[in-house]
Amino acid sequence: MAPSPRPYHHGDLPRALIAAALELIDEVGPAALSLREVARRAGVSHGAPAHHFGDKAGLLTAVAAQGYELLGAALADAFESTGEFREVGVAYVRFALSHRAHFEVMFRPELYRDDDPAVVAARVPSSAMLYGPPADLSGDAVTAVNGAVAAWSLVHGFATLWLSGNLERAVPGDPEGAARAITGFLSIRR
Amino acid sequence: MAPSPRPYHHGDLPRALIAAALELIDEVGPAALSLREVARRAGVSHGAPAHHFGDKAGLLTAVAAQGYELLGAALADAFESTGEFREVGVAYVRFALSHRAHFEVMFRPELYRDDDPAVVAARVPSSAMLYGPPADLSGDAVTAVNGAVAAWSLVHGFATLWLSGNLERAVPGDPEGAARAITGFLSIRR
DNA sequence: CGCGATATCTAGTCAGTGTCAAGTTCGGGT
DNA sequence: ACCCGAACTTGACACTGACTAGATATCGCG
Repeated sequence: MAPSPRPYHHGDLPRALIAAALELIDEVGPAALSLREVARRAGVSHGAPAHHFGDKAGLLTAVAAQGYELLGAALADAFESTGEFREVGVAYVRFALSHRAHFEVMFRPELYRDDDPAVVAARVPSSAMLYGPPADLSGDAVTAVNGAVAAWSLVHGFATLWLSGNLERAVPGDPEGAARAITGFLSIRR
Repeated sequence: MAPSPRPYHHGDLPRALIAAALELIDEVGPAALSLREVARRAGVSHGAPAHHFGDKAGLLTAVAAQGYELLGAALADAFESTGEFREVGVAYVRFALSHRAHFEVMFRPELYRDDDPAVVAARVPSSAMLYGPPADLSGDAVTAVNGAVAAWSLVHGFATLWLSGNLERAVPGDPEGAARAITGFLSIRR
């Protein structure tokens, strides 16, 4: 699994390019990402990224797919280790804040190809974690899906508001604790 | 009110530029907005926008400020005409969907100058509508602010998830009704 | 061991963009 | 009537994403 020091021609470039892209997105946001700057940081020529990803949207598509995989794993881990749906929501917020670059790309579908097979497949596990548990808590199907959407909306809104700097005044201190407190206002069961 | 065919030198350009920008953002998103295309649509030279707004961030700053004004008015109107905090949340979603361009700019602070005096001032009324009513419903201050953050997160998350195309499968039909249903899962009072 | 095929990457080019500096045109106040 | 300044134009520069042709290194295969 450990890649050799220089597995190929110059190294395994796709991974290096994604890493550089994530770093750059953390600095300037996903919209201002520059393929040429990514190439520069990876130490390759400006045309190299196009070979692996086709175009800018292709690179961001890879980032989004990776993000969905990581999110699905994080949510599943939270549910399995605590057994509480509430902690899935907290894990969602934790993921958004700790993987900001992934998260911001994932929810800007105009920046990548959200119908790419890799993305569609990577989305499945996280979807299951968001919609599955409420179905066990609630009786009828419509309440379950509405409850799931409410819970998703709550944590997604909290995460995006935090990332856009809108909550720092109202919620000082650590965001994870605040997120856990916020989820207390939801009444899914019933 | 109706402006003459060519009221001034060329018309009242700032307004025309903002209108063209909103139209373009609706088509390609706020990140892919091009100042030159905006100028083209307004029928002026490519350098004209810079004269009025300084740079691209300046134009988006004006859009954001206008957006906060409209949002504040919409929320206040909803509260005054119904007396229910819940309808403020529904109005928030309605604003996001009907003023998509404004909304998307407002919550991407990296695209404009969010510390601009005009923006800061325009934010006041909407902030009051988001934080005010819960303070009347709840006893202590910390519960009030947490409840406000929860309510804001819920409707903000719903709106952004809808705009990014993540709810069309789970919530078919009209989003406003769905938003009203979603707010039913919140228990602010108590 | 060698050689061709192919993936990988480089380098050059083109249209389009944001921003800046310098011009040009027009309006209103004195 | 004049002229100062605001509104806009024009041209330039560096940068970007995308495309192309070409160079180079790695691997398959004898």
